[in-house]
Parts: sequence; C-alpha cells; structure tokens
Amino acid sequence: MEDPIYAFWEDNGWFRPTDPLSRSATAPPARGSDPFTVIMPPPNVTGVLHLGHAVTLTIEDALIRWHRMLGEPTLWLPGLDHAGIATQSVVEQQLAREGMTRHDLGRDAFEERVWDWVGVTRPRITSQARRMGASCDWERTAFTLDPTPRAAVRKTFVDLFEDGKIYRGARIINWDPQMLTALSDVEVEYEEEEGKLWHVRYPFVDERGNELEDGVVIATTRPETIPADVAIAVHPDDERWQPHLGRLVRLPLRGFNRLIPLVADSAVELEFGTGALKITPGHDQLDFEIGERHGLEPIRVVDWDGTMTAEAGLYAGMDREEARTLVAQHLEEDSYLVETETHIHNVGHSQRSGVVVEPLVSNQWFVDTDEMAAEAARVVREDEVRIVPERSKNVYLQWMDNIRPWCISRQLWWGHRIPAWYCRACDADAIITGDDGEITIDEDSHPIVELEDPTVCPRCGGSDLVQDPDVLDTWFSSGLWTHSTLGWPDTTDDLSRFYPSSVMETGYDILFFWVARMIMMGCYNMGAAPFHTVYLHGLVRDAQGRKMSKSLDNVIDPLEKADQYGMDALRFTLATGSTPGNDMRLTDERLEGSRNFANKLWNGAKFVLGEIVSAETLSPPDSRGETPQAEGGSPLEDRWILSRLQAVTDSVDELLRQYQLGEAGRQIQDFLWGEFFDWYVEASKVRLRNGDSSPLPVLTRVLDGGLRLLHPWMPFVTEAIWQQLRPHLGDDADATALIGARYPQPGDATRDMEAEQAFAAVQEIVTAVRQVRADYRVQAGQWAEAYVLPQKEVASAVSAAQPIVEVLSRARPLTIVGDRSDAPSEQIASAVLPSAEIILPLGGLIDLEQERARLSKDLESIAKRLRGAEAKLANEGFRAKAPAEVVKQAEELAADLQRQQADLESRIGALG
RNA sequence: GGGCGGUUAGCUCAGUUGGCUAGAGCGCUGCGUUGACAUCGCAGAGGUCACUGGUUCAAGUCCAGUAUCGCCCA
Repeated sequence: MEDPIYAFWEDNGWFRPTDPLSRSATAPPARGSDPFTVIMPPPNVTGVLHLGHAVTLTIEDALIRWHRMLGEPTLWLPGLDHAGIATQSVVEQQLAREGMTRHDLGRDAFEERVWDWVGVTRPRITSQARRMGASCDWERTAFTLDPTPRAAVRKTFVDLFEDGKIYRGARIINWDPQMLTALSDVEVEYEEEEGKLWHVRYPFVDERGNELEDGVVIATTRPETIPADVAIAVHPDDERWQPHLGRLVRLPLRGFNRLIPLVADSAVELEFGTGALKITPGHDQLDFEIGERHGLEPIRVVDWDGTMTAEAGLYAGMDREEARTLVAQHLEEDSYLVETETHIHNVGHSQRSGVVVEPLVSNQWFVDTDEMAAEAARVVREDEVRIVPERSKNVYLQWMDNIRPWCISRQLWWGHRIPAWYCRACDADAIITGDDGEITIDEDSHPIVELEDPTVCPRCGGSDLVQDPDVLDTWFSSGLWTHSTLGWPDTTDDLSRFYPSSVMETGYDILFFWVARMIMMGCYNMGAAPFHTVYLHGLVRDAQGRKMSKSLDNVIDPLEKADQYGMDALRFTLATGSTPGNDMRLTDERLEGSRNFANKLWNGAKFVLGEIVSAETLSPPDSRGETPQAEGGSPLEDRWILSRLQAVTDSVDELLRQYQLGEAGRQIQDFLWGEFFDWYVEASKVRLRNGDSSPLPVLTRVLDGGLRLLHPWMPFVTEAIWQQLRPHLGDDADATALIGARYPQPGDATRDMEAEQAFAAVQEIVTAVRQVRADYRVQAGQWAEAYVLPQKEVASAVSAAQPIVEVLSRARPLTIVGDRSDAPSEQIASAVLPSAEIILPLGGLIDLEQERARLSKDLESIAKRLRGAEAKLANEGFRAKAPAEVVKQAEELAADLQRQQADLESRIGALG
C-alpha cells in the first residue's frame, strides 16, 4: 500500500516548493511568500538507514507536511555525506578480504574503487528514505562531493587561509594509530578505565652529574613516555620545591643519561599525585603547552602505528602497552619505583576505530575558530538561533566559549583534498617522499593556496608543484551544508530564497560535530546564521534502555519493524515516544499499539465510508446539505463532536508551534479513538439504523478533519483513506491529495461549550449504567429497564439525547424523570453522579448487602472529597487571594458534592 | 572537578505560563464475538508524583539541599 502512495505524491510534484494558493503541485514557485525550509542531515553514503535516521526523517517529514498543509512553500532538501573516515574504512575492509591494502592499489585506483562502491550504496540509502515516506525534494538531492559543495569547500578554505584563520603547523593532535590519521578533539571519546599510577623517583644530580640520594617523585600513568621527558614541573607555590627550582634530575631509565631541569608552572595541579609532573611535550596536550612556555623541544617516542620509536632506546619497536610494562619493571628493579597504585582515569579512544588515541606532535592544518565561535555564540545567546530544548543552549554556549583550534587535516584518501600546493624547487627539503612513493610535507614549507589550481610557484616561477596529500575533516564540508546545497558560492535563486533555513533538526549527539560548525561557517560565509531553530531529538534505545551497538547485537532495523508493523506505526511510535531532547526506548509493545491505532483508524473509516456509499446509492449527493456547522438546532452529539474537533485542532496547533510533536500526536489519537470512534460513531448509529442519514455530513467532516490532523504522523494510511473520502467531500475537497490539503486551523469553528458539557453528562450517565450492569452481571446482550433523574442544567439535553443513552447503555425502557417519586424504589440499584441520579430496577438480581456496599463506597469517596473542598473554602487566604474564578469553581464543587452526599445517604437509608 | 537530565501505576512514558478526583499505552481482573474493528468492545483494580526543607491561599509543577541512575565537558 505504501509504495504506490509515495509514487502518487512524488509523480504529482508535491515534494517541490509550490505556490501555496493554488494547491496544485504543478504551479510555478511562489516568490512572495516565506518558505519553510529544512535541510536534511545527510546520511553517510555507505551506511544503511538506522533508527537515528528514522527519527530524523519522521520528525522532519511531520514538520514539513504540517507546513505544506498550512499552505507555505516548503522545501525539504535531501542529501548524502561522503563520510571520509567511515567510508574509507569500509572499502579498506573489503580490500583486506581480498588480501590487499589501499597502498597496493594506489591513490587514484583506490578512489575509483570507493566511487564504485558509492554507486551501489547511494540508491540504497535514498530508497530507504523514500520508504519512510520522506516528502523531500529529490530533484535537489546533494552530495558532499558534488561540484557545488566542492567549490564551497574550496572557497571557504581559501578565504579562511587568506584571513589567517587556517594555518599549517606542528601541534599536538589526537592520533588514531589504527586508521593512521589525525583526529579532531570531538572525535575522541573518553572512557573511564582502571589503570595504574606509578610513582617514580627522578634523582637530583650534582655538578659533575653524579646521581644523589634525594630526588623528585612524580606520578605517571604512562611510564613508557619517560624517554620523551624533557623536564619535571612543579607548581610555583609549592614550597617544597622552591629551593630546588632550576636543578637537574636524571631520567631514571636504563640506557638514558638525560638530565632534565626542574621547572615551575602554574598549570601543575598541587593535589594530583605527588604534586610534581613529568613533562612530555611530545605526547600530552598540557605538557606541550608547558613545554612551549619553557622553550622545551618535544621528543616523539611513540610512532604513528603505536609502537615505540628509535628515541625510546632499548624499548624501540615495542608496542606502547608492552613498553609500559617493561619500563615499569625496569624502574622497579632499579629502585626508582617508589609506589604503584591503582587509578581510575579517562582514556581517549578514537570514535571510529575504538583504539586508544595517541597524542603526538604532528604537522597538520588547523582552523583558528576563536572569532567564528564568538559570533556563533552570540547568535545563540541573543536568540537569533533558538535551540529546542532550551537547556541545550547552555551546553552549546559552554562549548563555544571554550573552543580550541580545530584540526582539519586527515591522512586519508577519500574526501576533499586539501587545496594547497608546494613547490618542489622552493620546498625541496620539506617535501619528503616515503618508501612507498607517497609524500609527506614537513613543517617548514610554503603552501600555495588559491581559488584555482596553481600552475606556477609565485615565488620562483617554477612549475613543478605537488598537492598536499591530506584530505579535510568530513565535518568541514558538512559545516557548509546549509548553503553549499543551495548553490553557494554562486548567488543562486535557491540561495536567496531558502537561506537561512527554518529548522535544523538532528540528534543531540552531533551538536558539536555539526550544528556548532554549521553555525560558525554559516555566519562566516553568509553573514547570517544558517537557521532560526535547532530542534534536537534524543537517542533511540533498546527495550532495556541500552544504546544500540553492533557489539551488543541489539541494533533494531527500522525497515524490518516497518515490515512487521507498517511504516505509519513505526513513524507514530517514534514521533510520539519522546519529548524533545530526551531518549526513548523502542519496544514491540509500543509498535503494536501504534499498529492497532492505524488498524482502528482503517476500520473506523471503513464504517464511515460504507455508510456514505450506501446512503448515496439511495439518494444522489446533490441532495445532501451543506458542510455541517455546529448549530443550535443540531443533535447534541453532532454539536459535541464538532466542538471537540475544534478543541483538538486548537491544541494541536499550539503544540506544533512549540515543537511538541509527541503530545500533539497523542492528542489526535485520543480524539480519534477515544471520542470519535468510541462515542460519536457509536452514537451516530442510533439515527443511521433508523434510516436517518443526517449524521453523515458530520461523520464525513470529522473523519476528514481527523485525517488532516493526523497526516503528518501517519501519512500513508491517512492518504489512502482520504482518497476514498475525497469524492464525498464536496466543497471541502480542496486538493487532489491529502498531502496538499489544508491543515485544520484555530478559528475554523467556535467551540460549543454548552454541547461539550451536556454531552459529558450523557457520557457520565451511560458509563454509570454500564457500570451498574457490570456490577450485577447483567448479560451484555440483555436490555435492562432504567430511570434517569438528571440535574436541571442538563435535563433538556439528556432528554433530547435519550435514544443515544438508551442504546449506548443498553437500557430499555429508559425513563427520564424529574422527581425521584416517579421512579421505583424497591429492588433497585442506583448511582449518584454529578449530573444525574440513575436507577435500575433489576428485580431478583438485587442484593441488598451488595447495593449497600456499592453506595457506601461511593459515599466514602464523595465525603472525602467534600472534606477537602470544604477545608479549602474555610481557608481565609484562599478566598482572599485565589482568583475569583477558582473560588467560584470550588464553591460549586462543594455544593455539588454536598448534594451527592445527601442523595447517597438517603439512598442508603432507603435500603433499610 | 564543572554542567545537564531522569526519578510519576507492575512496565514504558505524558503531564511547558502552580489551581479539578495526577493521565495514556502495555500488563493485570471480570464480562463480551451487539452488522467498522478480537490488531476489538465494556467495566474494574492499581500511584503518600525519590527524599528533606522552603516559597505560596494552593506545589508532580517554583526554589534550596540530599539520595540514586544516566549523559556531556574537563
């Protein structure tokens, strides 16, 4: 059922931003009206659709469909991300199965191989999005490696370079020894692990270099980096070491005779370990900074692949872990190890490969983000960009305010190649060719960065140029996504029309990776923040609340669930399962519930449609009346349901404006199931069975309204039903498809509070009669005589609704009386309600004791509530300070309860 | 160490300007195949809203603190 409907929408052009007034998809785009625009977070091109995507697509599609139905030109722009490191590693794994590495293929052949793979995966991921029902404009689909996004990357890089914000240099970076690439700070995930803290004594030496008995004891978690130590640092306020500052200590490791100074630096934590810190600028960010302050050159002892370098002396060639153990053993044997304690510390792991990240000094490209971050913080702080949920604003601002330079170069082959060239003549020494023929660029080089590929060196005029071998961090191009997809750096119609977009909807887990970068780069390139609102959804977890992961084998495939329960059910479950920013658990039970709702809707609609069709075979459509309005003379249930439709319409509008999609969806469900099907449809049958077709316009109208309201959540089933309903809508058929029909609006009708109150009394009476029947085990199919004594306010409405009360409560004959003496008083079961008293003469079924117990129980609860109400009214403060309306309500309630209490007491008294 | 979030019925969760007897779905109990629907209907049981204190006429809701679980950042 789903695929043909999707094709029907797409073929008719509904996914394009269209003229809101025409309600036909083929009209030219409207220029005047403000569009509603969402740029879709581009899925990884080699990935498969997972639940994170499913949530994104569900929420964005709901927002888009809502705005489309509001008549705004809507653009939802889809795309795909080349996902450098992820895609490259997938293809490298394929090669590994063939017994090859990328180096066997060479760079160009490897890239071709990846493109081949992308050719396979690209259609897969988009067809999965289509299955979800995503009503995005496929004609505008963008890919991060398309010409326009490429040009955007090039232009941004050049601008930032010329601005002095992009530079190349040797800095300490996070190195992934498995993927063999640098990472940015946010790509490192910290995990608490139990490790050891080794306390090591570094002995002082005398003038001749002889080792002395005393020394400085430091605490370290990484003894294998001792060969890279260049100093010992203590806090300047640490009085223990004041007299010793500047003295030398000896590196306490076999094969080393290095003497290093004792320096003071306020970055040293007095409380941690022994208060003294070994300084290893080559393998620690903090030490690197301390080293720079004291003019200490870093030494690199851990190599790119995680083994020890030649600088590590006799430990060279060993793995990091192996060296650690051996160094510790040697320190102990040589009596430099003072103490070993277990220690919980945070260890950084590569987000991609999971291996322990090695901080090391490397030549990389960086973006100095300080100025961009200041602006990106400002637009959020001053609410030019609003973040939902509000609390995420603080998280964002805290990150922006403490931003550090962003390492953007990656030692990969798949991605945007860094647009920098080097002259073989000028930079002969800096261009180093490795054994494999691949080059690396040393620090002392002179990159040529221009908008067009350079052909000659601007300094020497030489034409032998080589391009930087690295590629850019994928998030660099993702950061431009809000405008590169619309044509930037060209000035296109789309760019002027759709930038900035309306809402950026994505998971909170990529707030820093992506949202932050988009705001920085959008402000930088476009001079305006890229969207007005950021909506962050939570993570989908499994039934136990665990994060889904391949290693836990608890990954739920959204499409498999859609096969099982239907796409509408999956979407409804995801959309109503959480509130903004909060995680949700996906369970089969909840999916079943949503499926049941879709099924209920289908069956209910089947009934309504059946009635309409059979009535029309008897009388032609022309003879039917106008669109029903809730008029005074209409039957109570008609007035009630039309008013309730308006009530839920008002509420849904308000909720959607506040991005409360979940609550809005639940309310629509409650309305359709709990009010329309459970009450109105059942009530309508009374007249229909009597050959009176007057409920049909109301059934039609309310079903139509309900389908419209629900469409953004359950597009397929609502469209399928609406297509059947449309021929019967007359003037209300305002579009050829529900996807383009007008969304119900506040102000479409006025509420009829009188009808709502009166029908509430009817519901109360019916429920009470059913309850008494159930208590006395009256056979479900059997009619039972009943009397109703309604309160004055609702008496006429209840009388008018008598046939309905009769059928719904299966009470016949049902007598409505004005006085208790008009009803029987023997062998009766009774109930006292706020709106009425009911009496069922059940004859032999009545058990006096049971009846006494029933009424006493009711009395007890009424009495309890009355005491509460009276206590409230007795409070002088309440009368004085509460709003008059609230006091009045309380008084009415107390009076009501008093009456009920008295009635119950007299009922019990009458039992003897 | 800093910040954020959760703690409401057996389970999963709603409850956003403080004002009804705190709701829903699932599960549970009883009845039921009444001409849309058993993927259903009707009725019912079930909660001192984590704890302590405060503000207020009034607190699940606001404030402070505690406990506990989780997340982010350092």
